[in-house]
Amino acid sequence: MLRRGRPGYDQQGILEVAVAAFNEYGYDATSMGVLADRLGLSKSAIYHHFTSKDEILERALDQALGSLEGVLDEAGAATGTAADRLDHVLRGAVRVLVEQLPYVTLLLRVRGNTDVERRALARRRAFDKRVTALVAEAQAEGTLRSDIDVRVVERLLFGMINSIVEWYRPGGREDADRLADDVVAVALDGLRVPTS
Amino acid sequence: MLRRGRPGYDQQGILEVAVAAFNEYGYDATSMGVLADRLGLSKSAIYHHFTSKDEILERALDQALGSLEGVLDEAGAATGTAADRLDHVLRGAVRVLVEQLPYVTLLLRVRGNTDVERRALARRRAFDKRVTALVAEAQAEGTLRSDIDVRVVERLLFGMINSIVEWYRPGGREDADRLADDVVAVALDGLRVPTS
DNA sequence: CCACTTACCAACCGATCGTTCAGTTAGTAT
DNA sequence: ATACTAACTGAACGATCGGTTGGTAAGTGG
Repeated sequence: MLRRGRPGYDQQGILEVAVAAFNEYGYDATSMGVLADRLGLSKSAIYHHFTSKDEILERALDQALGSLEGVLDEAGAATGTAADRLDHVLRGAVRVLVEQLPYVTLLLRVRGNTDVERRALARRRAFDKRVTALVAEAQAEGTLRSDIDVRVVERLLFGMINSIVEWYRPGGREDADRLADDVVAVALDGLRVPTS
Repeated sequence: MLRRGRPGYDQQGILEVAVAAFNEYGYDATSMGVLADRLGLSKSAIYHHFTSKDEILERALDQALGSLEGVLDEAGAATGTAADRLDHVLRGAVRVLVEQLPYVTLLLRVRGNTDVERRALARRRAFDKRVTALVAEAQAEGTLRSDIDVRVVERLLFGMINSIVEWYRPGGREDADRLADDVVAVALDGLRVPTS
């Protein structure tokens, strides 16, 4: 598939640079001017690819949310015991978070100022709700302790998982699989050494 | 202690309103104009109490960091086994987070754009380092499992704790003590029901 | 009453913001 | 060549940003 016309950036190319800049300075603090500098373009060139700064954010958030929702739609999230399915979702979330690190990082910093941000937050809440239902199933099944509210459990679980964006950097000593193992180990078995 | 001069806001009063606005819109997206509106003041009146927008942020971050560091300086963080001291620090962090919710929320969203933000991040890293040392002690003592890197353990623990600012609201069904119990329960014993 | 202290306002400043517009450049297809 | 497509530029726009200046309002203490 050969590209026609003058070579240069396409939407995805600009998106990657923009998301990196948004994560570095924050969305609001990233001006179209410095974004243009990092792209090696003029400000107005960006508007050939996107109609507004807001639209860049929208595309980025859509990519992150689509990947997360994809985990819940995988076969492993629909077969087996509730414990098995929850295990799959937790590991899948860690995997997506590592693979799409900049996009998910951006998603997790959205506060809900604009319509785009509010829509993204609503989609994220829907995702959390589906996970919470899975936690409830695992409690009913008897594999997860029932003395903690399901919503608190889900939030602590994803608090732990989401915090990975704050420090994980590709190429570090921990790869994604090892990280997922650690998260599941802490979440399910805890840190304490049994004192038989 | 009677206040002299014309009654009105003092620094702390403005700080509380400012921090709430910063958390609602984000620091950069909160203009001095809308901040003045929420205070019922003119923009310039704010500059009677603070020399710059940056200084408001600095005071707020200082309050959050001071409270967190205070936990590590309490007696309970220096006496007993490493496990006991870690338990005290985890519960203390949850307590501070709930008591100083807006201030800690603001701290956790700082990205390091300005000098003020970078200094706050450095202080936060120093705090985390002291907690990591405590985790290492507990591992050496044999009370915490040693198959996960101490830094990963510390980050997952505080990932879970810090995420509380995203959803905890005072007056909800969970009070601070119950929340601390839940966090420690998940962290130490895990969610799994033993399948003897 | 007057001095003092603290709190506040209206008007304005230069800089920067996101965005627009009319044209230009660099490639492919026939 | 010519037509077409896509990528890009430079200058300018109204709006808004954080911050300044000079003066005023509203209390307390003597």
